[in-house]
Amino acid sequence: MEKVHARSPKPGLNNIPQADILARMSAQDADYLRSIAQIQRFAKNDLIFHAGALGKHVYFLRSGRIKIYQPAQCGKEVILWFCFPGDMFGMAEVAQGGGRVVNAVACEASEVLSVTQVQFEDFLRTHPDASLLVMKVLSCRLRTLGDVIVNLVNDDVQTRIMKLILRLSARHGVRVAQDIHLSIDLTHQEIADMVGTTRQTVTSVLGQLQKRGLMRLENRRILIESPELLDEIANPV
Amino acid sequence: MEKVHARSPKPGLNNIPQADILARMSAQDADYLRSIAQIQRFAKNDLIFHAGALGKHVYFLRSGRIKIYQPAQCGKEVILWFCFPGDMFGMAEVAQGGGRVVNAVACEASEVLSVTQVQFEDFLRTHPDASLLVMKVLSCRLRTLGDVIVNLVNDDVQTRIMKLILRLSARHGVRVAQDIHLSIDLTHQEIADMVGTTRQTVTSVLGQLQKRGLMRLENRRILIESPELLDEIANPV
DNA sequence: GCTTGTATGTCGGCTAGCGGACAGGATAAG
DNA sequence: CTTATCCTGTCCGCTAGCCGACATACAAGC
Repeated sequence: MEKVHARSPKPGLNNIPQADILARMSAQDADYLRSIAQIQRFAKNDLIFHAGALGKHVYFLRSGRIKIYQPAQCGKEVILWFCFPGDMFGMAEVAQGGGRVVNAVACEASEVLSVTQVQFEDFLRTHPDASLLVMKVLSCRLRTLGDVIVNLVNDDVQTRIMKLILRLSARHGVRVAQDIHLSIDLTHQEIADMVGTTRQTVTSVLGQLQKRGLMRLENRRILIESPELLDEIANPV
Repeated sequence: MEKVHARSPKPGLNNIPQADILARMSAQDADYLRSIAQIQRFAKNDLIFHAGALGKHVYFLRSGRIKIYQPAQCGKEVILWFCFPGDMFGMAEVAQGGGRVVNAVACEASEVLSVTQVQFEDFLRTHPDASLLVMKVLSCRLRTLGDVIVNLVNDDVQTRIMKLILRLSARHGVRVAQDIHLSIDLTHQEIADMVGTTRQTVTSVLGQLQKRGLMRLENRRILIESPELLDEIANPV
């Protein structure tokens, strides 16, 4: 025993959905949280917070999609993750103090609950279950980032892109007949910013994958044609 | 206000020491934790846990040094971080369930406190302050990993290595006259595994840095000769 | 309609850095 | 001391993928 899996089984497909923290919380806790929160609405491309700001709020996404990215020198940016309805964000810097290090922008019109640091700490202090849940979410994110790092270090661009697509499909794929349709539209630039490569390379790699019959592209939507095969190629035994 | 720092100030030098969680905990909490923990001793190169194992314990390092790394295909490995006395490790997978994804080995003879998952959850549930502290630690690690990712994506090998050294020196540097001495000895292979490059490249880059008078190497110890200059080169305005 | 902006596709030269090979050093074990 | 093991230093050919350039496609605004 022990030797069950030398590696975590199938890092691509089986990554547990990291969040929807509100849904996983007990109804009372969630209600209370909602009662102390303020609703904020953002239009597409609105900045919710940016690196260097103070960071006195924790956010919960009700609807829309949020991009969390870290700016780097000379205009480049690295996308760390996307938030989807139910996800919490802006937590790390609040807990730790010392200002935001990342930017958060709305990818589409979004509705957000915001809670002040003080209120949230208070809430956590008095709601141990919620507290443990938050730790789980943070842990899960740690894991994901760990995977991303391993991915960046070990794999060539093609593999990185395949694994990214698999990761995304685990949470945001919708089965349509044989295919899995990703419910997100991403520009090539965004993909590049996630896997650490350039726009041009993404374009060409996606082209190749399409030629090999692994996926199809329909105006910024990715349709995976043979998920199993893709998984196999990206995560060889 | 807001525009104080467009980026987090000096990512290299000012990274707050992430842990010594036991020290930051209230004396009573720490005592209680110690009372429910078991002491374990490990010799150099002993495996504490490995990817694929179940992961029913959280650990606190009393003395020694622990390397946390994620194995990847074909024998390569990626070092995610080192743990030093006071640090907690093995937390993420316990919180989240689903088995270990990383390996932990002792870099030197080490003494470790281990607490079972159940006991630790219980402890957290009943000690809100400790609970918040754990969140802080997790948040801090998230931040660090985010930085590492940005680093990997943006910088060339030379810069990655310089930033690594600066990161390490923030926590484990000892001022000696003009110099800062790193109190860790690392093999070139380990450095390579941390910044995602090869052993040979590390050797040559360290050689260059040494020639430029930025640092000196004395059998596996890194001595930074002009920290300010190094910082300036690694983190240009 | 035209214009402007933003995204995708394609080509090619250039180089950082990978990876194989091998020769010292250093350290630990017998 | 000898042997085995591990680490460091160095050289070099090869290629993934970066980067600049430019063409096309689609959408929004006026």
